Amino acid sequence: MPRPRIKDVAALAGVGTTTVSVVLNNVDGVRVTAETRQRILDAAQELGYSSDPIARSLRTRRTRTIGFVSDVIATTPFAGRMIQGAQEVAWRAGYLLVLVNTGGDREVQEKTVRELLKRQVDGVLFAVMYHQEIEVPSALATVKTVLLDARPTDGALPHVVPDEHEGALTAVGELIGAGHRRIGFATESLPVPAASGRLGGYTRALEAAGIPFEPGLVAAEHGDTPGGYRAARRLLELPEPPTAIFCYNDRMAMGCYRAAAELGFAIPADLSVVGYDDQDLIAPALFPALTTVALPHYEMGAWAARRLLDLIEDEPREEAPGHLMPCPLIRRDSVGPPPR
Amino acid sequence: MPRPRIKDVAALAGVGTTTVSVVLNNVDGVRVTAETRQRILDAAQELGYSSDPIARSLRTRRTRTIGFVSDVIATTPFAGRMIQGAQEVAWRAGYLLVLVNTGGDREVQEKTVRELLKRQVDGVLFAVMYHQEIEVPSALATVKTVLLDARPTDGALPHVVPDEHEGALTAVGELIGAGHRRIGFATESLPVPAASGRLGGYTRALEAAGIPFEPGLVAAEHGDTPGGYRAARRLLELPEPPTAIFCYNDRMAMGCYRAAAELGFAIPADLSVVGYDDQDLIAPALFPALTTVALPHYEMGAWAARRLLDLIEDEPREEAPGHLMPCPLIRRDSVGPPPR
DNA sequence: CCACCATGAAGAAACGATTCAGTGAATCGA
DNA sequence: TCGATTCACTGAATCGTTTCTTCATGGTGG
Repeated sequence: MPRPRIKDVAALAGVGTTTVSVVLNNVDGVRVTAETRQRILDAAQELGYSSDPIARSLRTRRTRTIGFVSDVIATTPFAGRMIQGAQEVAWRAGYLLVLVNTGGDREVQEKTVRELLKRQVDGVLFAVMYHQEIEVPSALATVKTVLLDARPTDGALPHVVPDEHEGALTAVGELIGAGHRRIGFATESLPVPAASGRLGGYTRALEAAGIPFEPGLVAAEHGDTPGGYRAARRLLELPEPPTAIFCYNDRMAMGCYRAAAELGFAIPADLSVVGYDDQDLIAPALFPALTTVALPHYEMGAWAARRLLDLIEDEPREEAPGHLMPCPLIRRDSVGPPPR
Repeated sequence: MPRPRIKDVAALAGVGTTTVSVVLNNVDGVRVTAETRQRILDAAQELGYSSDPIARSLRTRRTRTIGFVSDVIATTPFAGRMIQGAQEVAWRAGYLLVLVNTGGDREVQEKTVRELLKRQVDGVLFAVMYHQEIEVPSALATVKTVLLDARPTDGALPHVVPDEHEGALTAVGELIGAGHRRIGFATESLPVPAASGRLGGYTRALEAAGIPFEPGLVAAEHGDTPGGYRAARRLLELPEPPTAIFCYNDRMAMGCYRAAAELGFAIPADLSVVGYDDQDLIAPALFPALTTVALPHYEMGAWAARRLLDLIEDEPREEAPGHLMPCPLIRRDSVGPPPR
């Protein structure tokens, strides 16, 4: 038995296809008697009818599909959460998420977006895998777009990024709250928004607590495990080492743990550590488990999808284009009061 | 200027739409003079014409779209690589990948697949996030399907899983090659295919080297960092501890590192360690960097997509439904000769 | 010289919805 | 009572392709 068509429903209900369409789509401004409406509903139910999305798309020029374009999906475990957040919101609204990754190449990006446009996606989520400022592909000009984990260099596309400043502020606040006054910052040396944002939060937290900022307590290295190791060593070998280190990310914190172990600092007895990212492969697995700030990728993905759907369905919702997503502190066991 | 239609091309070339369609789709069995063909090609080029995928789909009942259904996309960084592999192959063949995740709920899975079928996907990639044996949703019966990282309990659907046995064999072979004779195995206690496969490889490797299997050298715990810690402790506190430990995965290896450090075993001087998975957040970040066996997620995703496309496009390719993907050894710094 | 056949191309019918432009019948105001 | 609305609904056009069927043309064998 092939799937029923709208005409089958119409025939069974004894009406024209127009009326079936009108009833099933709840077209407003068109009246149908309650009795007819019910007959159609019953017929559709009985046949298990639902309209063919392709035929519908051909007519309406809308596909209930959104494109998720990302630069590199691979190397970061974050990607999955962002995609999942977007996908779940889309699915619940009856939209499908089509996934494409471009490898970050500009040329490929343009081509990709054009291809998606040919496929008539209703909107595009343009994601990068860590917080950056980007030039958006020009092909995106003609389609509803929301940027994920990125802010546009020009124009004012809706976008969502993590609130690095606020996250760093609470991280350092946590250390200050535990009694620390000498707090190091092992940061990323690349000039990325996350680094400057977190540095801003760090200095702001110190300032709020009346602690003078000491440039010597900021150690910039590559934002990976060896970088964290080197940064932490530099800080801990200072004549007067910090009693706590705020690390740019969990990987640097992992390196920091090693430096601390080598130099005989026990965590958290001699040294408190806070990370950033809440990588679930690292933060809970370190010993002691790492207190860190979570990067809300799932929430950002969900927020972006919701925003895009609102755009597509012409919800008004006038507000600032950019949204800062709060980064919650995840308390574990790497923070304690300063020694002595 | 709206996008050109096929009739615009036909008009410009001075032919009927039929001929345009025939030429542009390279329909065989239909002859068109070289001159006419060229005129059409030129016209299409000039207008920048490409056919509307939706209208085409309505007619042909094919969408050049494949569904990627997964249980949990979130928690594992593996997911991304598998998806990426599949996506890139699909994209290169002109197919789009639509992503849905079901959270593993059977009910939701069935519904999801039915929804995808309504959307006329040409095929489905059904993926789980770690090697398992699964009962496939019945709705998949009517669509071309390839299983990813899973083997079906019944039926003989095409599927691809990592070659756990072979991977463990080479891992343990590496240790034996370095001179070790007393090799512990810190394994996962859950009865998953990966655990039994890797145990099989472990025993096979010993056997091949003429080393008697000692049940006491196999320590089963949860397959996470604390589990690895406990397993390694048990092994290292044996009256005659092993000189090398093969760990079920990188997380267990991470726990193993801690146990070794606590008990005064230096890696690799006193103890060699090999992991499994090659998680890029862990393996290269440990100190010393972990020698491990890579789980070829990208390759599995790509293989599955390729296989599915062949199925869709009716390539014959008769072969065994299941494919074992080799797991290459990644040499780093955690293996050395046994002490003394 | 005619019937026949291959050739090259075109007209029109799908595909399955949505929606425009009507169409009888009922209702209404005057 | 009559023209004008309103009501409830419908036939047919439309979206942009692919593909089935038809058709004119000209060459060929008998």
